Amino acid sequence: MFSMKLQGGMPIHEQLRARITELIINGEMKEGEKLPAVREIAKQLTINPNTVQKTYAELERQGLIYSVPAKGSYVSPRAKYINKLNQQTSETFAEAVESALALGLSEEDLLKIVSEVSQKQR
Amino acid sequence: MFSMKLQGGMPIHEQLRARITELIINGEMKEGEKLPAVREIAKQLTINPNTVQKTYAELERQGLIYSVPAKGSYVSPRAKYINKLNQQTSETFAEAVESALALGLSEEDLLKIVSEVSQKQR
DNA sequence: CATTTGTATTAGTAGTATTAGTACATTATT
DNA sequence: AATAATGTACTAATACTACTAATACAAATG
Repeated sequence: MFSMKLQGGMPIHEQLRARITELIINGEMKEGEKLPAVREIAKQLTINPNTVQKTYAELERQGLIYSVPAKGSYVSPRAKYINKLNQQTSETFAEAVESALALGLSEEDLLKIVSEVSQKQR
Repeated sequence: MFSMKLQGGMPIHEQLRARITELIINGEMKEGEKLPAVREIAKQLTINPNTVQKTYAELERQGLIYSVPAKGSYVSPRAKYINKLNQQTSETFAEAVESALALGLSEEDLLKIVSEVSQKQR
């Protein structure tokens, strides 16, 4: 299922997240379907369960999956819809970044603003 | 001139940048006026010349000052104008960040997008 | 020619993200 | 009731990156 070769240069939990997202979007994993257990994937990829857990937590925060303790993790009913919304939001935000760069702000400036605004929201 | 007490929690080069920007905006440093030498400030604040250099480099990138090797660094003729533009751009960008967060993207997502788009521009 | 200027290169340090090891709590199964 | 399987939380080790410093270089001025 999760046949994938881990590469360097990108965190493992992120590679795994990209892979699972891909499976959901392509329809290879149906909505409502149960995902493999954390330890299952960890064993298969020879990585730590916590790394998989981090991936699941992020996917759940995104709304692509939901997890029930002692039961399992499942593909969210509206996974595709949410993913599409996220993609659109990402594209729009990327354009905002381009504009800001063109107007003279630096990458550091933008990173700082993102951090500050994010912190304020908590 | 640069009487300021360095505090923790914020990089030195950034504190210095904020201070100099303040001086320029408040009109305490006129446009065209010569800034103290890198080593001058370094000595006065008991920090490394390279840290001051980093501040100057950033201010020059912003367009607030310009440096001439073996001569000195000077306040840019349009410093105030540029600073105002940067502030406006920052505010607009901050709003874009708020929107993206509200639409479900995470701080990590946004930081990644900023990095990717910045890298693409080079 | 010596001094003053900005700049580049290298290295050490500290803070932070990533990953792993381990333990916990809850639910299903037998 | 007991065992196993699940997601989750906590701690520690490691890797990575930003910050700062030490030093050296290059050019202009007097």
